[in-house]
Amino acid sequence: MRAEMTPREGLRCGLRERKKRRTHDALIRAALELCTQQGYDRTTIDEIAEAVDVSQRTFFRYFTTKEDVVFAVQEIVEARFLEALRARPAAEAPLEALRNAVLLAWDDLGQVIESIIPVELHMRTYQMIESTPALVAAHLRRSSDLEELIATVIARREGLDVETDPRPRIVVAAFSGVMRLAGRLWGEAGECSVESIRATTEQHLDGIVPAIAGEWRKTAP
Amino acid sequence: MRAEMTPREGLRCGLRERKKRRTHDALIRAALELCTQQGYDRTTIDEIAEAVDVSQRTFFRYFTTKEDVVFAVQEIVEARFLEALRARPAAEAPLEALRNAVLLAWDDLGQVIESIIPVELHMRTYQMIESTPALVAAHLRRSSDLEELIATVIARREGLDVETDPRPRIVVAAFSGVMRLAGRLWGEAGECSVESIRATTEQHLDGIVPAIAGEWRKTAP
DNA sequence: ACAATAATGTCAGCCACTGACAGTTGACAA
DNA sequence: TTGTCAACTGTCAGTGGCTGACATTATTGT
Repeated sequence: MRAEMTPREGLRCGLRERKKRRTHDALIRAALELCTQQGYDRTTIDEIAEAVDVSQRTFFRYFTTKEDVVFAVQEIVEARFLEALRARPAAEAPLEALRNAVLLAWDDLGQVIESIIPVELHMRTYQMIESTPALVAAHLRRSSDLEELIATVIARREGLDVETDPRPRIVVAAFSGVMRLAGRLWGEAGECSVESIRATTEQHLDGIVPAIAGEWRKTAP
Repeated sequence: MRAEMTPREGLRCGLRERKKRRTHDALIRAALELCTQQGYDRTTIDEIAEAVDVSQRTFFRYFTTKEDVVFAVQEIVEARFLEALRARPAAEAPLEALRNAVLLAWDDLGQVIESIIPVELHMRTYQMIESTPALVAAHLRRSSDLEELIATVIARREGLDVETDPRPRIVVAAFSGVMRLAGRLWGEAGECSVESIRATTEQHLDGIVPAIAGEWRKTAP
């Protein structure tokens, strides 16, 4: 069995593949439903496995850790964002390209998510992550890995080498930090819609340049 | 027993306090020594406890998790940095104050660390953290908590409210991301001295403004 | 229908971590 | 000095995440 199901490959092929994908998605749904309802720590793998009627061992053949299943959907979102970023015209400045890619990715994302779980469940998951220390840690580590990829893309756009020029990583670090901040504030606000997270994101991204420039007292917030 | 030993309080008082602090520090030393030598994952709590000749249960009365003991020294470093930041003159712009506080903190840090463990061991610990996924995650989460504190300090400097004005958090997010980047690159470089990490930090911090401004092709890196 | 192969279940076991209870040791007053 | 109280420690039993090994069942290509 190959656990890599990343590029939604399950479409073609035989019964075995379809069955595999079915339990895979069922595990995600069960896990998110249980965790968002009763809390991540108070949900055991045995419960999740039992809900899908497989053994605990089988769960661990699909997801290497308990955290993994929580981020399975995020993974798809991230892939979308990377695509959008690579498609940005070379004329845009790095930070500008990042900004536009995020906002575009948020737009037609609902479709993709809905094929696996209800969007509403995904939003609740996002909020659960931000309020669970263990998941915050995991989320940050994943973001950090993603940053590395983004930095490479940015470097290529500008014709630079990531290893020798620190600037691609620097913008990405700043960008990424702000993205996380926006996500966290959105989670705390309780407002659960896709529009609201888009708006919060946009607002914060547009605050980067003036905030860094440091002329805080000249202009109103 | 109170596990909070944060403000190095052990100086005064009786035998009991001294004994407590002795095993506390001994556990740190043993843990770091063992983990840096044979790897974090391949080191068990039982080994650490046995090296200090206490029970496993006692270990968990001093440190709530295995990760905690690894970051015990970092905690002191962070407290130092916060002090330095609060002492910065109000005339400095936010990012400028952050920059100067970090560089100052690095200077007279050796003294403080040495009272607990050899500085060289602390440096090796730093590198171990960056090369151990579980610890990277923990480190990121801790940094994220620290960011919140820093943002509050910055907001007070500028006479703003952290909850309504996103700008303090935005600079801090950018600053923090860059700090981590510098730390990671330093770890990968293999160079273990305090000077080299100070230099790397300085270089990257000074890169923030131009990188965000986006005029990459006008000036040489 | 029949191998070859892949997915699953079962079982035993490691390790981080916790609660409960009992034993030990330092602090402090009589 | 001694006895009492409180703090610290050890032991033990148990939970939950996670893994390796091996047997069992299910699909696939022939």
